[in-house]
Amino acid sequence: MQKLLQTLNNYTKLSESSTELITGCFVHKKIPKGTILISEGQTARYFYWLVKGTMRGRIAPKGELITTWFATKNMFCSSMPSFISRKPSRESIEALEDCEVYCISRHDVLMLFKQTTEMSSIVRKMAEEAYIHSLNRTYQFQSLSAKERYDSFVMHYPELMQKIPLGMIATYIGITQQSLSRIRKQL
Amino acid sequence: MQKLLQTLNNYTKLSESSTELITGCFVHKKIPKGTILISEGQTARYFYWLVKGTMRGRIAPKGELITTWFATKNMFCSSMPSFISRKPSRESIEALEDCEVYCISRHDVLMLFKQTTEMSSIVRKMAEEAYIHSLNRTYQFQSLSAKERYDSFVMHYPELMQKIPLGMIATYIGITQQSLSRIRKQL
DNA sequence: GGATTCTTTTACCAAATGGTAAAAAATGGA
DNA sequence: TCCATTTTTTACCATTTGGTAAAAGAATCC
Repeated sequence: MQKLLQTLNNYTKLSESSTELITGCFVHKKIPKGTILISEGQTARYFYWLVKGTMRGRIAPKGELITTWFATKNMFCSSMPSFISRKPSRESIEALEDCEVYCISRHDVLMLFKQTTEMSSIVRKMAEEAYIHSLNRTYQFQSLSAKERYDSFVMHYPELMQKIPLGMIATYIGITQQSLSRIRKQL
Repeated sequence: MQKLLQTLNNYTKLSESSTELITGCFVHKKIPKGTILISEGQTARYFYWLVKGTMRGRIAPKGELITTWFATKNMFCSSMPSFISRKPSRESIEALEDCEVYCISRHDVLMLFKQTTEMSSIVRKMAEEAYIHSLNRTYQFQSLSAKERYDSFVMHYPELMQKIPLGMIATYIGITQQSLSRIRKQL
């Protein structure tokens, strides 16, 4: 919980009373490996903060599962567009390891919008971050080779290399598992 | 101006007084072909609504210009992350034809945030749209072939095919001009 | 019109990637 | 430990894409 508050404070400095209110809205949960927290078509009702473990967003347009993002320790995750706009989610969220999270419901987020001055600022900044991350990712596909995208991935998620099946990483950077295996061999 | 108001009303129904206030903040301008409205490194101070013409976002990471987006008639454009977060823009904005725009300054947008209830909702929805567009784009790079990305482009921007140099479209979908010429020949 | 410039096509070959399949390696459970 | 399952590597070949270059075509300016 300490780490979570620290992250929130990095977005916007929280007053003592807001800290108390916000803290009260996050619920601690254990999520077993393999759990689908949000399924495609469902509307995301919770926002998650990862204390421990790894999750991914995934989508299956042509039958095969494609990874849309990874979230690791000390990161927030959810189906952002669905959570924000209350639309059915295009992607699912899957726990890739046993996870521990703090989660908050949309209902409580809306409540905090009214009762604190900081919450809307925090959510706005998180949305901006997510948007910029998406722009960067698009830009990488436009201008980087598969090998360069892989290098960039290793740079950003070094710890995932040990934990996550190669195939999930391959679809994340837009290539097949075999190609990634080849790329990795070259070094 | 009628069309602009119509678009704004599609985001959020405007009251009569807000309509008047907002209308007063948009300035009509003619932009000659080739104009750089925002340069890389500069902070975006205006938001543009295209009455006529075409613009693009571009970036030159390795010397060569890459198109990051196109905007056509009846669309908004700016360097969104820069305009919203007041950070130096990573991309430039270029008029690809003689354009007519209505533009609004950040100063006026902030003023409208305070004086109307609708403006913040409009901007929030526009940001959501931009975010979802970026996610879709990333997703296309992950899962579609160059040919499929080209088909998708033609579907979304049919009128651009006649007006815009092929090379600009090629970098937008992440391939070289030669490859796109080849793809187009196959039909 | 004619020259200049920009744009598009084409050709050639090298490099990268995909698809199918099978073997090898690693993992997890009984 | 051994078996079953999952994951990774490897091989082979077809397809796609990139890079360089040159030719053809279109637009622009004087």
